[in-house]
Amino acid sequence: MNYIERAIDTSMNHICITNPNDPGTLGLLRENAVIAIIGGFGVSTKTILQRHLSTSRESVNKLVNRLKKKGLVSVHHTFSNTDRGFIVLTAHGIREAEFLLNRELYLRSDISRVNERNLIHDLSVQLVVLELAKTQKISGFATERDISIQLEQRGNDPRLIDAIVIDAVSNQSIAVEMEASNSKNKGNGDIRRKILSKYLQELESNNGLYDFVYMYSHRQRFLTQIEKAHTKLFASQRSSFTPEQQELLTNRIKFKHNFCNTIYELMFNSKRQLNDNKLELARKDMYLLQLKEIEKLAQTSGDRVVEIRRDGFVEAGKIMGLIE
DNA sequence: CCGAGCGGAAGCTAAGCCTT
DNA sequence: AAGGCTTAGCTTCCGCTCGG
Repeated sequence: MNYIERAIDTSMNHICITNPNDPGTLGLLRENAVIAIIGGFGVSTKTILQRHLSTSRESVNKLVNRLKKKGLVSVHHTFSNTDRGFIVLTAHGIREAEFLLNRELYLRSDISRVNERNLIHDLSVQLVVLELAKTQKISGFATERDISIQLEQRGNDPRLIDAIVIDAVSNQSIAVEMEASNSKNKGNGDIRRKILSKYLQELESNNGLYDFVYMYSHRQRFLTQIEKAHTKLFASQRSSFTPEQQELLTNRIKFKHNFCNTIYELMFNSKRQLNDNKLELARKDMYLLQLKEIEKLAQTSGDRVVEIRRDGFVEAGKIMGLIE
């Protein structure tokens, strides 16, 4: 069993927790989940942990402080994310994580390896993977860290993708790609062509790293741009892809539009309030009340204009995270 | 006893506003 | 433009209840 397989095999350990009635047990499960998450990804933030554990900001603050007191994690200040800080494991925490995940992690407690320029990108990937894990869509995952460890620390290995997840139903491997900027869509599409060739190599291979590629972004238009770039590359007279290859790529690359807003809200929206203001809940109640009214109106009147207004209202609620 | 969850109080900081 | 003042928002602390 190679390192990636080992990672996939053990990745879900302690990540998804039940909700026991016993607060003591719950606290312990949460602590272990946090250590396992940071162990797997190398770094995390309160926003991510809060969302994953479905808890309040205060609870997550207490949780992190408790771990800090126990000497398992350390929190560092940064300007490059909405939490204005990130969490890593201490040497003690790394040992604990290796015990929980039952594999060697090759982590270091100093923060020189945390690249702040990539922080939001890496955290966005983490958000996606944990969301998939939490909703039971996947049975295991390997992070970019895990993959680069197996590929002998070659940070720029062309096979490097942001994460690999295993579909819980089909058992197939899926590459997760996070597009945090549209810089790769500029120019003549040469960068996109190289990326497509990279995917193709794995998709065509019998023992490739993955069978599918899921594209994520915080901006819907970035995904649309990539789709357009692909179409253009395929349509080009001197297209370097055969029709079969084009079909394979089109079928195997999926654009995950519906997660854009979540990533944006949690990772990029600096205006987002971090506290657990009850106003938020009151706002949600107000929203749901209005939604009920407008839905009733749309149903009774059958007016197309009211229907459009209702759809817009629903969409706005999704963006604000008030409804699913 | 422990820790979650809740509300309230207080400290701190960044941002905005006003005055000079 | 500089400096001071106010305010909003985030965090921490405290005390409380509740459940195993």
